[in-house]
This record gives sequence, C-alpha cells and structure tokens, in this order.
Amino acid sequence: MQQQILAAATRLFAARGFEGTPLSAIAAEVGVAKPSLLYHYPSKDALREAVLGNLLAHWSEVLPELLMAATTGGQRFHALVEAIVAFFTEDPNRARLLLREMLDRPDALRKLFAEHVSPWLGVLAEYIRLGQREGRIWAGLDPEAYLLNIIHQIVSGIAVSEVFTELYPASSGADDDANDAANSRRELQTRHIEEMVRMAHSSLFLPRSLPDRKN
Amino acid sequence: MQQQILAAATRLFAARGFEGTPLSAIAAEVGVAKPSLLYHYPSKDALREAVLGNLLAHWSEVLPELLMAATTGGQRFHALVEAIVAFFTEDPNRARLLLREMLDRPDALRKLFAEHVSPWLGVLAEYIRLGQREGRIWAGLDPEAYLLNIIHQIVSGIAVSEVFTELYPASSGADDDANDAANSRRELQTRHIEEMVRMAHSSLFLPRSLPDRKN
DNA sequence: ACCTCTGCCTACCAAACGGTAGAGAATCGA
DNA sequence: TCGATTCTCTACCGTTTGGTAGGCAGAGGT
Repeated sequence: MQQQILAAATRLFAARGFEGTPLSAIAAEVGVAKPSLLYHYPSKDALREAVLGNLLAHWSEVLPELLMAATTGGQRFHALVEAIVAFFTEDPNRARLLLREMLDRPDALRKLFAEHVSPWLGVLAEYIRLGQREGRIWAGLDPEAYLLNIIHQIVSGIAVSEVFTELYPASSGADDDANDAANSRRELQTRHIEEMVRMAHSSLFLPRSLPDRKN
Repeated sequence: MQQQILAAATRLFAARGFEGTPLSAIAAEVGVAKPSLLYHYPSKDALREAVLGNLLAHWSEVLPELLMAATTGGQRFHALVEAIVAFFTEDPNRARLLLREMLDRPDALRKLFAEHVSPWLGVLAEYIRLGQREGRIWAGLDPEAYLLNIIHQIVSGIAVSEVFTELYPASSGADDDANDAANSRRELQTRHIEEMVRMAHSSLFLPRSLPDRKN
C-alpha cells in the first residue's frame, strides 16, 4: 500500500508538480480515500520527502558497485552513463521529479547532493585528472564541472525529451495512426539521447586517430 | 504597470512555479491589490501566457539578425552560444521559467517550439551538415539532436546552476562572510557555464591538430 | 459643468485545499 | 472468545485560492 501511494505520488508529482497535485488526485489514482493517505504519510510534505528519498536511495546503492566493478577509465565512463540513461529512461518521471525538486527547493537539494553525491564526484574527478595526465582526456576540461554537466544534461534531457520530438523535420511526415506516432516519438527520443551520449563522449576523450568515427 | 506585473510574475513563477504562486503574492510584490491584476490580465492563465510570450518574443527578434550577422560557421556557433548564455545568465529566472513550462505543459510548448524555433533549427542544421562535408565537424554527429541538446543544456544548466555550487570541493573552504559566499557561488556558476560551452565546442568541432588545446 | 472612460480599490463568493475526528471492519496473538 | 492493533472510511473544519461585484477617484474631451 505504501508502495502504491509512493508510485502514484511519484508519477503525479513528476507530471503536474508538487503544488499542482492535490492529495485527492493521488488518493483517486491509488483507489483509496484521502485520509487513508494521511494515515501512511502524516503530511503532504512527508510524502514528498519519501518520494525523493526513495529516488536517491537507488543511487546510494548502485553507484558504489558500479564504480568498483569497472576497471579501466573508458569502462567506468560507459558503465556510469549507461546506468544513468537506463535508470531514467526506464521511467522518465524520475528525471522530471528530480528536475522539479531542483527548481522548487534548490537549498534542500544542494544539501542532499552535497551529502550523497559529492564524495563520488570527487573520486570520479580524480579518474579524469589521471586521464588528463595520460593524454587520453582533453586538457582544458574542468573535471567536476564536466561531471555535473553530463549528469545534469542526461537527467534534464530525458525529463523534457518529449517536448523536442515535434521539432525534427522528418517527424512531420505521414504517421498512419496513433500507434505509429507514439513509436516515432519514442524513436526520436532515443535519437536525442544517443546524441547526448555521443556529446558526452567526444567532449571527454581525445580522438585516437584524428577523424573517422563510426556512425 | 502591465510591465511591472509581468516582471513580478516572471520572477515568482520562475522561483515557485505557476501553481505555487498565488495571485496575491504577485499583487503584493507589485504593491497593488489582487483585483487590479485581474483588470490588466483577465485570468491567471492569461498572465502565464503573457509571461511566456514575452520571453519567446525576444528570440523571434534576436535570432534572425544573429544568424544574418555572422558569416563563418565558427562565428555563428560562438555568436549563438554567447547570445543564449548572455540572455539567460542576465536573469536565470528566464531559464527556470522556460524549464518549468516544459515540465508543466509539454504539449503547449511542443507546439510553440515547432512554430517558432523549428525553422531556425533547420537552417542551423544545414550549416552543420556543410561543416561535416568539409571535415570540420564530427562525422557521427546528429545535427538536429546536437542543436537541441546544446540549447537545452545551456538553458537547463543555468536554471539549476545554483544547486551545484555546494558540490565543488573547494567551496567547502572558509568563506569569510555572506558577501564572499555569494561571490564564490557566482564564480562557481561561471565555472559551470564555461565548461558547458567548452563541451558544446569540443563535441561539435574536430580538433585542428590532434591534441594540445589552450588552457 | 458634465459625462465617460480608465484604473484601482474594498468586500465578497464558491470551490478546492491540507488536515482532523471519530466510527466501523478486519486481522491477530493469547 | 476477547481485547488490541491496524487500517480505511465518512463527515467535517479552517484557510486559501481564482475570480466577481460594485464603488470611487482622477483625467480629458465637449
């Protein structure tokens, strides 16, 4: 039950925002009465905290083993990017929720991030500095800023990817039915995300031999 | 008067969100009574529309002359990036507002973007394809996706840049007073933004000679 | 002097909000 | 079988919300 409420709240907070989501809407989605929510979570703010905590808890588990498992710098990069992309594309509401919280409560998230992601940022930045000394990574790159930008770009890019779909010229072609339209939209979103990953890669690593990357 | 209301609404919608901002708060900020707002803007939704329209109008003016003025591809890139960065750093609320609208009303913004930015996206993408044929730009790059990502990253990055300031290791040092803290925060934000521009550049242009970039 | 139109106000309204009170099922160990 | 606990419900409360009604002051044309 608590899980169901959490899931519904996550979906609705992500879609309409915290202030834009009445408790009654969450209750309706779960199929219970409003006071039943307030039994499990004593207030709306407690529910917000639970939703956010549930999201961040995932990375407190996944991040360590992710960085332990990979050995080379390139592997670490790909493992991290893949994990972030996979987690947030699996349910874009996670990305939207995070982004909204950053806008709604910047102070609270500053503290949360400082506590939970700052240490990992430090070790990743060291890996990058190593790569810079070895000449594999752009010399002018700012390690901490790069990492934060990449992570933020992926999260934020996934959060709003659906807004950009209409902008690709090919998408104005003939879509036979609603099903096809949904498919092509999903396709454009992956196109969007793949370019994001390419950018992350080519703005980090120096090219091995000068031109000629695979498509 | 209408301008004052518009400015206050922009600031408050950006900071607390549309649903999180009562009309009374806007009225208080301007220094008038609530019904006076509803005299100038017939409803809260009309005010939202005016705020958003006012923001987008800027680019309908600036974009054309920006692209006409610059001649070479490199100039165009820098002119565009500089203009976007300048506009949104001048008042980060603009970025936050845009981001919030993308989250709150994706359908509405999809249409607005399709109408206002899609044509310009097309001509910029053609410039990129030209650069790819000439070997100045990464071959594997997806022009439309690249452009959307860059623009979105800058806007979104500026919108939430204040959240990341606490994460840089140096920032935990001793800040003498509140003034210094504010300065170092601003400094970290420019560090963040400069890395964003560097990423945009190095994920677009091939390096001239292999390694060895300045800085 | 008069009327009109613009702009701002106080007073008010119905609806929706987060949250509380308290009663009624269901489940459980003893 | 009996309390005790857990959970969900209906009914309600005070507050805040977006929006309306109607009055009042001033500017400007005739």
